[in-house]
Amino acid sequence: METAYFYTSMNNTSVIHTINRYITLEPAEADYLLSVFMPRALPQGELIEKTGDPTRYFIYVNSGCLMTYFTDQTGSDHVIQFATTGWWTGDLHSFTRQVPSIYSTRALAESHVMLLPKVSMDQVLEEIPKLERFFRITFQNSLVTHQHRIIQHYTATAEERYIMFREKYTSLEQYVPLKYIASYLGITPEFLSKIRRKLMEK
Amino acid sequence: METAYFYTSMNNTSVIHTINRYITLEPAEADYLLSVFMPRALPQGELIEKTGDPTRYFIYVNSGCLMTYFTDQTGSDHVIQFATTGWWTGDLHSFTRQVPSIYSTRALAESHVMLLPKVSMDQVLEEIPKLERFFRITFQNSLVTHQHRIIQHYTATAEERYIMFREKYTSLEQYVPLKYIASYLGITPEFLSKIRRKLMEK
DNA sequence: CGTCTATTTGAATGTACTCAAAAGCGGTGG
DNA sequence: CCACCGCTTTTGAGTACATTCAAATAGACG
Repeated sequence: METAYFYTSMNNTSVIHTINRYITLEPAEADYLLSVFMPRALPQGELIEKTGDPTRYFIYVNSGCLMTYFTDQTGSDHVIQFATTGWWTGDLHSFTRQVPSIYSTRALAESHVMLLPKVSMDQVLEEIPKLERFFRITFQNSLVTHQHRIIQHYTATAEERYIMFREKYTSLEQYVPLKYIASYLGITPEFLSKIRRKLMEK
Repeated sequence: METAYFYTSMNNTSVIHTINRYITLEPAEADYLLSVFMPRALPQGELIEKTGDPTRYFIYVNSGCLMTYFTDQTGSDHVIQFATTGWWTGDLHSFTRQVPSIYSTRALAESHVMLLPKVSMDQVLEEIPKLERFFRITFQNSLVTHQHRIIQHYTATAEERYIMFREKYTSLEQYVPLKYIASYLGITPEFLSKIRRKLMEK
């Protein structure tokens, strides 16, 4: 494909734009950063991090869609995060402490990602201290989102949560099988199906 | 009270010890930091931040116990966090953007806190950039905790969540009325009561 | 001692789950 | 091009977990 090269080269700098929304990187710093990220194309369905192994990468999504999920004792999956263009994902606890991960991460569609290995993360934070600020703000925002999600679970029924999900993540319903959306919402696929029918009938 | 002075002066440095667990403050930096924090004693029941008002402070708890909670349309409260010695609390979203808060924060017991006003927060992050690292790590840890809590909601029944809560926050059950523990667990006080009876009978 | 709030109890109800089976859908091979 | 396979989604019946509402009991505080 002719467009592939353009596409990829454009997207590799996307992470720099994302970072520059909160801090200002010098060109040399941006180049250095790009040199430590590992760009990678993931085919649909690829498992990039696996439960039980220490998390190798902090992952930035250039394009496509990934999900990070937890598998319980009964073998069922529970999605904790979808990540599309401009999002970071991974098991932070496993990544920072290098202990076995409780999450897996998988590409739901063909995706382009930038991988930041643990040693590189430590290194870039040493060499470009203002990145601490970027990640501080990023984690702070994510924390707010997580708190909202906990509150939604308290205060809203599954139907209400589904409606809000659709409004917030409009594009996701195309990529993502319904069973994973159910999982993200904390309900069974059967029940989501019943909710959808009920909403259709209106 | 004779003990008050000793008590307060000892505890005011607690925040410095907490920060020094992740970074190393110079004595001058520690002094400067302490000069911008506002120490304050809160009587039991005091409401320090209120829904609807922009959050004024990022709060560090020296001693005692606070809770941050959300009040829904029907008027019932939902606890999103308890904070005891060594914890930070507040509505991060409201604090950083200075928009009306959706949370309130209240002292559940007589407490000593260190308040960091928004302008001071911005200022100390400018003047002591390595604090960015401290907050980055703090928010990162908090994020991991929040993710675990979401997963627990997915995978565990109310009874299991209550048992885990008791194990994790052993001391809290003394301070905190059961109805707030129920709220934190995302269940009604009536149902918590039934769970407790069932556990007693074993 | 009385008042106010927190906790407990019970009955009826609702939300969401489990299990089993059918229907839909996309890809693959004959 | 059709038949088959595997996986996702839908449907339905029965069930379990948790809620609501109302009322009784227990505890804290002035």
